Amino acid sequence: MDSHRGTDLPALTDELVRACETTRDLGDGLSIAEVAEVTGTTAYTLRYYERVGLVDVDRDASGWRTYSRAALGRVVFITKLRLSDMPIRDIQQYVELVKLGDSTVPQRLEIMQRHRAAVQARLEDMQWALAVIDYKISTYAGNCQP
Amino acid sequence: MDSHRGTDLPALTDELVRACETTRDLGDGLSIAEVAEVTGTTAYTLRYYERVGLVDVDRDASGWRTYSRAALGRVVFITKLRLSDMPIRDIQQYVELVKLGDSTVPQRLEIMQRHRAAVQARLEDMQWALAVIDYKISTYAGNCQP
DNA sequence: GCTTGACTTAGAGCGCACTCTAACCCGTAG
DNA sequence: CTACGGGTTAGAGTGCGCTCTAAGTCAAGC
Repeated sequence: MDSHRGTDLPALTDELVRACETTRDLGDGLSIAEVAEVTGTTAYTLRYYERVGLVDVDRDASGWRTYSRAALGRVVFITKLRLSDMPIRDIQQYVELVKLGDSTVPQRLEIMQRHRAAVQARLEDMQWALAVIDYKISTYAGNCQP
Repeated sequence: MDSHRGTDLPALTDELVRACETTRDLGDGLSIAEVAEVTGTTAYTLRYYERVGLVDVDRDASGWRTYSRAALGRVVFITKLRLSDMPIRDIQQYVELVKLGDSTVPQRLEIMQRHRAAVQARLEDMQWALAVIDYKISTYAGNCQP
């Protein structure tokens, strides 16, 4: 995680691909601990995501989770959506649509566009807040009452 | 609220001042409903902020809250901090320092600078997430599996 | 053979920031 | 006079997203 700080934005494809191919060859899938490591989450959270239907994960012979390349990609994607505060509920909805096949592409697109707008609005709010904070930091160096 | 969307950033002083002088003359203070209206919060939330010590509010003869100019300014400030996800705990800490007088200016400054860094980091995360969302929207228009 | 440690499950608990309820009070309009 | 609309309080409840617990399973190392 966090390793991409300050990088240019459009290298995204690379990032996803790298995330999907990291950690050796992952021939027979990754363990939950490895996925937690790679994605910067915890095993608890990964189990939770699976429980609420955000990702399907296979089991090996003795019942342990093995994350396929696709599952890992999904988790990476989910973490990005969560990073932008997309509600679990909406991600669930999106994932359901994916399961229903290509005919749901328009709905998925709409969900993403709606979320994109929400993120943009949030970014603007935060920039405004940042201005207030900077104002507070500069003027009187935090000395004025409000 | 929201009325400032898309404005240039440095008009901030104006905004605070306007927020403090809006709604008639406010000679003898605003009611809780008026403050809720002006700040885009609810009366519930305002009472909560007072309860947890973020703002002191006077009462009139019959026990009703009357928000002074200073109290309103404080509320506006708090809402900006909350908008940037500053934890209530940290705001409490800041407010305590304000109560302790000018000698605490360095600590307050430090709190604000720490928060500023957090906001910046958050902004970067969100911009990254936005890139992922845009990637998803553009490539296959939401059609690819992950 | 036994211990260790990473996993499994179902389900409970937590922290945060509100958000609401219940019972009461007060001032004005009809 | 009484109903109403807006306040007041203490305290309980809600929604979200994890986060942890308890009890059990499995594979490898000593």
